[in-house]
Amino acid sequence: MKIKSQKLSKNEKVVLEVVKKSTGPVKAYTILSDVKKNGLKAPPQVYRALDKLIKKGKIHRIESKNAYLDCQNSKCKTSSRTAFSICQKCEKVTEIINTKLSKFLSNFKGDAGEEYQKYNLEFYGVCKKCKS
Amino acid sequence: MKIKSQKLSKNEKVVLEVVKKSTGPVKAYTILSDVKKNGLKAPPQVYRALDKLIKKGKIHRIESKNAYLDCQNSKCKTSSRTAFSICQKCEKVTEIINTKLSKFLSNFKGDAGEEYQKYNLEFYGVCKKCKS
DNA sequence: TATAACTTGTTATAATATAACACTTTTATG
DNA sequence: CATAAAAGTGTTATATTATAACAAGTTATA
Repeated sequence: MKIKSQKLSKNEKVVLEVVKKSTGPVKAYTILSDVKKNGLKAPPQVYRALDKLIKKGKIHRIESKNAYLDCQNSKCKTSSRTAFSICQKCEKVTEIINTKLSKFLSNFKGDAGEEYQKYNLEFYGVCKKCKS
Repeated sequence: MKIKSQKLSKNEKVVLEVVKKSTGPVKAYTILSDVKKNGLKAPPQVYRALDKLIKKGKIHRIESKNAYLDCQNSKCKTSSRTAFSICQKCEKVTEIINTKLSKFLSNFKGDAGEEYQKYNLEFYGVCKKCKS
């Protein structure tokens, strides 16, 4: 299986920078207003870059928030198996990197033995900071 | 902890019927065009009903599809812990009801011991039918 | 019955995302 | 190297998904 090039295009780099420097998940249109100073002007430019960055494992999409988050897992080469914790108070999102969890889910099979190549898990709770 | 009434309002019943009779996840605007014959006219009427039905555990939202699915778990009294399998070919979505999985995820704690009250898991693969 | 809580109807608009097409740049390969 | 294929870009317009805001009707119940 050929490994897809991780090289980033100009727009991908620009968009990735914005996602990286953010402290939490960012919305596509927030990114758009931010990258206007880099010459990008229209939604498709941002959405294309986001899609590619996800495929290249650089960022993740938080489905329940329509927002995008820098991948915090240095070993993350793919966007196919993801888990997040989301604070219901402060909205902070953290990528969960836990071997036991990822092993369990990667090995999970349906009742008829179906295997899954991909999963996305979103946990909701109250983070330590908000609890105290 | 008081248990919330599961009684459904008129609009909730109408919307639930549409979701129930569908063979897969349905989109909000698909529901809207369907319920127009019942007198409902505008998106908020549908979205309100959907929100309530989710809270009452009658339906689930498939986040990665912006679509709504009848709850197939007779014992499901809440929408707080959900798992689905999604076929990448035919788009079929099935609710996963698996004790081992739900126990594992319900008991899962973060590295610092954080507990989560709620989760949503979406598995992607190719269903039996599409494989053969 | 008064009143609070919930439900509905309605208009308008916000927020998220993609289609389609013309053009340029990069990459692969004969 | 030439050149064709593939990938990336810019742009306009539009589709899709969802909520705000407000007025009015209904139901539960103190």
